[in-house]
Amino acid sequence: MGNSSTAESEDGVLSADSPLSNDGDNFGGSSSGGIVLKKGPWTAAEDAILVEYVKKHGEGNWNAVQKHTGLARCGKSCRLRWANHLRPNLKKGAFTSEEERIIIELHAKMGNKWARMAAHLPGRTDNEIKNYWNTRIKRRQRAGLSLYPPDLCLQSLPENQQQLSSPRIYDGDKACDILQSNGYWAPNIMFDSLNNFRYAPAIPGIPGSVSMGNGFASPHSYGFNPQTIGVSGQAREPDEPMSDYGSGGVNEAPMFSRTQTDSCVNKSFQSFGLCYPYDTDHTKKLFSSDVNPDTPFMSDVTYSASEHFANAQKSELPSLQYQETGLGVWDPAPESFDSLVQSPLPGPLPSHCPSPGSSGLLEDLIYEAMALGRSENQSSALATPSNVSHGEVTDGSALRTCSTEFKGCIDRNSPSGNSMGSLFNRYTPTTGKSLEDDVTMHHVKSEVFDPSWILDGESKVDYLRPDAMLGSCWVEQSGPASKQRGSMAALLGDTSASASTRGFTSCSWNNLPPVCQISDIP
DNA sequence: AATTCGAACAACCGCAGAACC
DNA sequence: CGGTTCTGCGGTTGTTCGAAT
Repeated sequence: MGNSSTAESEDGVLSADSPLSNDGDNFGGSSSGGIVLKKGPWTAAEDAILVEYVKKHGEGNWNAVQKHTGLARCGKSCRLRWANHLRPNLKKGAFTSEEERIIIELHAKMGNKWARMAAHLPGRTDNEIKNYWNTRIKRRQRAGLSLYPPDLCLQSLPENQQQLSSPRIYDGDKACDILQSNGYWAPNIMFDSLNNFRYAPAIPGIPGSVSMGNGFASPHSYGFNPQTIGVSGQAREPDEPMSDYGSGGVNEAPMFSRTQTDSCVNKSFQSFGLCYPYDTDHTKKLFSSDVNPDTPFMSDVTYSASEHFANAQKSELPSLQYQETGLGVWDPAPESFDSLVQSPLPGPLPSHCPSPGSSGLLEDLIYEAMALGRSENQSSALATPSNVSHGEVTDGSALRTCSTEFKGCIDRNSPSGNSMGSLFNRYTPTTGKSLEDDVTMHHVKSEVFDPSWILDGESKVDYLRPDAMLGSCWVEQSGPASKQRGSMAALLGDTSASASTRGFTSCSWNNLPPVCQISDIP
């Protein structure tokens, strides 16, 4: 198995003298022994041939198309052409607002399961949906907006979920599998090391608590309580009209963004359990067994976190937990869905640290780091970890515990741990207190930052720590590299770190130093 | 008017599971 | 039961077009 390309190139070959093998519109194509398969755009003639073939023989056996018709296309190409353009009942044209709404909801639940999503959108193809989504992501990333409407986010954390006992979803190396199955970059160095490593304890009551050993792919990562990510005065797509979802109130506090930063950052997020919330296996489970695939829409089905965790060992929750939520709940205005999604731009950054836009958690860290780098002196005045309680800016949420524990586990030795700690601080549920109200958080972050981590121009980043890994990834794969290099440098301590990060031309963790055994870490 | 940029779309590629032999 | 082929999926890349500069 797994050799379809070869199979197709061999089966789908066409003799060079075929009347269709060269119509002057050959975009290259593959050739083997004088047999040329055409690539590139399909012509009307080719379409007609394919349509005729399907009429006669039905769908399937696509490799036979070339054999029977002489069409200079491989079976895979035929299938794609048919599925995306030629099959009947295909809807053409722009997505309707209803379709957009469905797509967003589906994506919130399924992730990048385009084919499954397409099954819920009659006449639409997975490719269409994928393209739509990808362009939407790009647009929103540029605008620094989150992908999902606040309602989705808020509903994703039903109140009772806050009270759920923390699902300790630890499945050993499954964490790695989950990530990889998501198609996300999963640093071997991390998972190899962390298979037996509970980096942070599960936080009771905090689904998605960053438990490094088991929560890497936890969809509960949205447990980074959306409500607490205050957003006001946030960036908004210029072309977006205000919508009900952007009109203020609670809707002004959507989830934190995981859209602003690039995929690498997202992947880094995932590495922390701040991941994309969906799990492919999860969706498989949901739709293969729990949900009638013919169900018009899966939001008819209630997925509670407790149910999920009762049924799944892995952290397999849809990204956004609906409870008693149907389509009607999120009923946007007819305008594009884009207009419904709030920017996650966290509250005002320190004046000395202008943020070009919302960036989401990690990017916030970057700006934070920038700020720190610029105000090291100021920070140092407060920089004794002992005078900082990671939880003190919170109001008793479980995440405070998390922060505290994280501090205990990480901050001692890791500057990145500091960042992680501040991360926790920043996104610790503050029960309604938006971040703009939490300017003190910046102080906290500053306080825990310890420039002494840079020693003789060499970063003391502890590569044992997943958070320490973040930097190299951001630096080269995130947007404006130069800026983020500097940011990363600041995050890691100073320009020496920046220099060190410049060496990274890829995100491969293989470039990192060997990992020590950390399985004995309690 | 020319250039640049982004959005939308089309198609290809590699991988993996299913089906078949 | 193992190998091969087929099919489907998701990611990525390339092209085109229109708007903005």
